[in-house]
Formats: sequence, C-alpha cells, structure tokens
Amino acid sequence: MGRAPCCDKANVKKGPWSPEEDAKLKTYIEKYGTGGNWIALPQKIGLKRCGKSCRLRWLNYLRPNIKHGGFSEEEDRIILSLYISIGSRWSIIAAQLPGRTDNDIKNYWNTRLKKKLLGKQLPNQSRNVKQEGKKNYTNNNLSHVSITTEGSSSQSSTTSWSEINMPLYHKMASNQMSVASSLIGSVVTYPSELDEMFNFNQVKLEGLDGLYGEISTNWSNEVSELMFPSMTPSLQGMQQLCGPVDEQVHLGMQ
DNA sequence: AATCCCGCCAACCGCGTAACT
DNA sequence: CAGTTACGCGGTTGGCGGGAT
Repeated sequence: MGRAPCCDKANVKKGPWSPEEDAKLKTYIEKYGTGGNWIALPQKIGLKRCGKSCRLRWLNYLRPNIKHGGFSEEEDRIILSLYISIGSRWSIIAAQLPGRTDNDIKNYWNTRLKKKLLGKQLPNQSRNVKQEGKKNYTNNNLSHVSITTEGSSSQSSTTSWSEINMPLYHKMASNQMSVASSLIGSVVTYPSELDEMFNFNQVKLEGLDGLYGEISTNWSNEVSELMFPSMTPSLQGMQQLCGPVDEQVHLGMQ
C-alpha cells in the first residue's frame, strides 16, 4: 500500500509548459485566484496537468514580480548567512529575498554559490558534524535537538542546538541583514565543509521573527565560537567571495 | 563537423504535516 | 480522535544548450 497518487497519472501531461498552458493558468489565477484548491484547478481551466504541477508553475514562474537569475552580491550574502544559520530551508530563505523563489535559490545554491565556496577550500581543516535525533524536535521545543561535532582528532563534544542557534535567530529577528555580514566573516573561512557542518541546521521554523528571548549583545562572537570553538575566524574567504567585509561586526542593536 | 561532457534550471517525486471530515 | 485529503517543502532528475575535444 503506497501513498495514493494526487492525480490520474495516465491522463496528466508532464514536462515543460507550453506558452498556451502558461497563459491559461496565469489568466485564470489572476482573474479568479486559486480557489484554495490546486487539485481542482487544472480541471476548471481545462489543463491536463497535475494540480501540484500548476502550483509549482505559478509559484516559480508565472507569479507576478518573479526575478530570475542575476543574483546580486547582497543576495549572495543573505543566502549564505541564512544557509549557515538555518540550513536548506529554502522557503524561509526565499521569504527574505523578495521576488525570489525557493526553487531558484535552491538551484542557485547547488549550482553556483556552493561551488564558489568549495573553490576556496582551505586545506587540513576538515571537521565532521553529525546531527543526532534530527527529527526529535518541535517548533516550540528546539532545545531538544543536540548535535555532535567530531574533529579530526579523537575528541568530540556535544552542544545543544539552542546554545548555538538561539542567539542567531533572535538576532535575525531584530536585524536580519546585519546577521549576514556578521556571520559571513566568521564562518565562510571553512567552505569545503559547509554541507557537512550545516547538516545540523534542519530545525523547522515558522518564521524568523520573535523566536527567542533576551541575548547578549556580543552574540555574533558567541555564535561563531560555539560553532567552531577550535577555529580562529578569518575574513579572507568571504572577502574573496563577496567583497570587503568589515572586520568589526556592526549591528543595529549595538 | 561531430561527439562528448558538463552546468544550469525547470519540473517531478515523495514525504511531512496541516486542515478537514 | 482517527482517517483522509491536499498543500508545501526539499531532494532529485532529466533535458537543453554551450563549451571542449
């Protein structure tokens, strides 16, 4: 017994959308909206498409004010900092970049941004981070998640998720963009390990606002030290990637 | 000129979960 | 409260185009 298909696969067209299909979908949604039911939408319009496919097409391509390609350095910075802090939560990252879709950002990250970072790999600084109990969390109880870091030596340590990320989220809520530049300087020095390092950041968020309570104003240093306690932060990697980054972290709250 | 290779990106798939009955 | 349905998300795939050989 598998999951029931969302539509009749045999009678559904797949593959690239034609201009006619685009026009039908766009015209209808602009006129009547989605009606809150994507599954029924293609039948109403007379499209032989799956509702999920219609939804995706609308969200990623037909929706007004969608931007494609041409990511700015500022956008790079934002994507990078959010990836560092929350992992591959593309929809949340996209929400911080008006006109960008999660799919676009995901593609951009996987095909370009990640490679930019990998290309600047520093030798002999490997570090593995494993997430344990990845799914052992709820939106309101993030502190239950813990991560284990394993250095190249035999030593290992366990740090609670909230210890690492609570200051970060709080700061993002109050000053999202400052987070980008402040984090970048301390983390991007170790690009080759990003994927492994960031595996622990899989906690689902409802948004970036108002998540946590009071924190120290020295939060950025705390975060970087918690994440990489044995490493000395350097700005070099980020400056190569995104241009000059202030050595001193300037935050709106300070 | 032909073929191969690789990067990019649109689209699909399957899962988790919210909403509904 | 349990079962069902639909939505939203992230991972993955496949086709296309352009550069390299």
